[in-house]
Amino acid sequence: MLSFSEENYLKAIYHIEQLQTEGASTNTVAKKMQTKASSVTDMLQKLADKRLVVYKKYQGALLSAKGKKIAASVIRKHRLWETFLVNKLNFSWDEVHDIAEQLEHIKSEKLIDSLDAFLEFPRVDPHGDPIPDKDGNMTKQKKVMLSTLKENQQSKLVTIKDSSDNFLRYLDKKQIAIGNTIKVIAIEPFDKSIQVQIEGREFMITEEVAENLLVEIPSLTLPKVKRTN
Amino acid sequence: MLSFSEENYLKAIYHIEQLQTEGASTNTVAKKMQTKASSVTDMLQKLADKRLVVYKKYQGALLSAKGKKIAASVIRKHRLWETFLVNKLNFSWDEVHDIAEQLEHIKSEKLIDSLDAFLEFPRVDPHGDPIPDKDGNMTKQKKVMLSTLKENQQSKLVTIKDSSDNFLRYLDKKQIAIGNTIKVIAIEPFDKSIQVQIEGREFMITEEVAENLLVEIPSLTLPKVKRTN
DNA sequence: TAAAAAATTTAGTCTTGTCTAAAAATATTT
DNA sequence: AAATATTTTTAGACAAGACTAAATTTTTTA
Repeated sequence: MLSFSEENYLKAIYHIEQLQTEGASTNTVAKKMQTKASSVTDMLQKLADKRLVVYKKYQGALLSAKGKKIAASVIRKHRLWETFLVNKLNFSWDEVHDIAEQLEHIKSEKLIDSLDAFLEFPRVDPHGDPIPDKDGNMTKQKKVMLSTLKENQQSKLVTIKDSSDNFLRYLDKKQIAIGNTIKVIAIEPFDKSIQVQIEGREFMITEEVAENLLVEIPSLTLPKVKRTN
Repeated sequence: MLSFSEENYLKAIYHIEQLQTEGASTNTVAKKMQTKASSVTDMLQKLADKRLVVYKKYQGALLSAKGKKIAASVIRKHRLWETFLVNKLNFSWDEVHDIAEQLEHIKSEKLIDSLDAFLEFPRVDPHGDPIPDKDGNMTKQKKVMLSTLKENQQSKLVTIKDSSDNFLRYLDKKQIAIGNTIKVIAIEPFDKSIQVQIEGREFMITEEVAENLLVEIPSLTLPKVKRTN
């Protein structure tokens, strides 16, 4: 039986591996866990003893198959609980993270599978992130930052990168939601701000916002546009 | 913010106070918490420092108003989660205790109040125990052991004392449920076993079982019975 | 009411997970 | 490649919460 802390480290390493394919360095983990490098070293050693990560001094850690499975199950629980809070208890998506951080450590397979069924087997959570199945598999969606799209390309918003309360509230205010179709109308070369059309409404977003909106990879062919010259 | 352990101690003391009106002795708490007396002493000292209990060396502890409120809120959470598990996720009543022991420590007032509303403000949990309201008040039902009833008396099963899996499964097997009307048909003087009629079915239960079934205090007057001599 | 028994507390130790400061290894720069 | 900077590890300490063994207080018994 793992402690909350061990589970949190595994989850952090999992997320880091997703971002960069390589192993997670001590410092990267420390930043993610908001702790000190020396504490991370201790924990990596312990997780290595338990065969949950492969750890080599001065070279960071990689999840073992066992570690990956546990990390995925923690993420599964986190995302199912978030879905519960939003869909059943009417929480808004910026309120659920901290509570799910606690709920993800509740130990009961039966509980989480019952919850899954109760929610009718959702495949993504309220933020658009995929929910791993019982075996830890999840449909790893291909996605790109909205800021990489060219003018006239459009795609569907699948996830957000930053999930701070501030950003989530910004999205609510602008009525931007997971699943919305977003079209890039024009890109201002000076500051890279983007004129977008979202569900019919047209307005401007900054480059920073565009870098935190992840959309489906759009079809490679641009829609043909009549040239006027 | 209290630790899980501190919350568990407060809850244990609360339950002990309910049973015996006096303060909780070190040993009683140790037994309830399945720990050693010396550990209890340490914790009582700590809780006293935080003004959650009134503690005098060698004389046990009593909950302060603040301590009582926290204990009641933990019990509220426990019982609401049990209700959720049984009513929404279709757990049986013997499966919910251990999971609720974990869930009761989740910190979020909004969560628990939303859950309360989602469950439509239940007043008792699946074991028949009253659920404290937001302010920690609960309708303290008056109840007695079934074994204290006389022949021909009848009453309604409101709670059980022992809530071990074994006992709960026994009750399921015998189809005894909270709310059932139970009538004492006859008491065997030799072993104090009791012939009962429960929801129309008549059978025998041991004294031990009768001591763990708590029923409403029956009306004081016995139903009149025709004398045959 | 003195002696024995039981309950409680104290003292010292252990584990988990954290920290700071210093040492060691790796990476970067000149 | 040597010097410097950065990263990582080690060593030692601390707090929480538990434990054992010994000491102390309270309660019971004779």
